[in-house]
Amino acid sequence: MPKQPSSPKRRRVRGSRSGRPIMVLLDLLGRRWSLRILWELHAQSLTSRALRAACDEASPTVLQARLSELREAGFVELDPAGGYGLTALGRELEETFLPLHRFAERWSKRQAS
Amino acid sequence: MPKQPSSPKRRRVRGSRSGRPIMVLLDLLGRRWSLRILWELHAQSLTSRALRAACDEASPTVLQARLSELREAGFVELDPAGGYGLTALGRELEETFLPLHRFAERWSKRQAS
DNA sequence: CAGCATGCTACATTATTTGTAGCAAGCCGC
DNA sequence: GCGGCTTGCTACAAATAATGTAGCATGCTG
Repeated sequence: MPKQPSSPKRRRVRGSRSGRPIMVLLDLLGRRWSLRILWELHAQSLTSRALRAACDEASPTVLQARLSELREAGFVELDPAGGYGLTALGRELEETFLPLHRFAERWSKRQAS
Repeated sequence: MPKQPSSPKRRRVRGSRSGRPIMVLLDLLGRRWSLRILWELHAQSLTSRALRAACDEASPTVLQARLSELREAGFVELDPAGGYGLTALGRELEETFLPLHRFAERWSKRQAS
C-alpha cells in the first residue's frame, strides 16, 4: 500500500493521502481550536487577543498557527481595522455548523449515560 | 453537569472551561480523526480494522481512543455482529456534516491561492 | 515622548499522536 | 481440539503538536 517505504521525504497533505477535498477539510477542521475559532468568529470579528480570551486563553502559539491555516484556506482574514473575521467563504462554512448548536443542546440533555 | 473536574490543581474539561455543550462538542470533534471517523462510518458499519484502513492507516491507539470517546458520547456503537457503526444520535450528527461535502468541493475549486 | 494595544514569535515543558508489535478471544474448516 | 484466520484492543518508544509564559516590533493615542 502507499506507505512511505524508507525515504521519508515529506508527508503529503496530512490527514489525507487521497487529497480528496472533504478529507483535507475534515483534517483541517479536526485540529485543535480550528472549529472553536470559526465558531467564535461567527458573531463578530475579534482581535487576536480577544479571540484568545474567547477560546479559554488557548496558547497564542496554536491560535496563531490555526489562524494562519484558516487564512490560507480562505476562511478567515485579518481585517486591518479590527482584528480577525470570517471571509465570505468562511461564513458559508460556518453556516454549515449552525445546526450543530441545536444538536449540542439536545445531545447534552440525552447525556444520561 | 457532564464534566466539571472538582480539583483545581489539574486541568479542566479540555477545550472548554465553560462546559457549554457546544464547546464540549466542538472540542470532541476537534480531536484528530474524530470527524473522519464519523465521516467514514456514514455509509456503513466498519470493523475496527476496516475503519483503520479507511482512515489512511491511522494508528490504532488514537482510533481506539477516539472510538471510546465517541462511544461514550453516544455517537458510535460497537455492533457485536459487524464492527462499529453510528447510533441514531450519531447519524443525526453526521447529517449535520452533509453540506460539508458540497462545501469542500466548492472550496477546493476556489483554491486559487 | 510615554503608555498602551495590537499581531506575532521563542522556547521549555507537557500532552497527544504515530508506528509497530502483539495479546486474548472468537470463528471456521478440518 | 488444532491450525489458521479475524476481531477488538493494548503496550510503548519515538515523533509531533499544544501549553504557558515571556517578550518583541509596530502602530497608535495622548
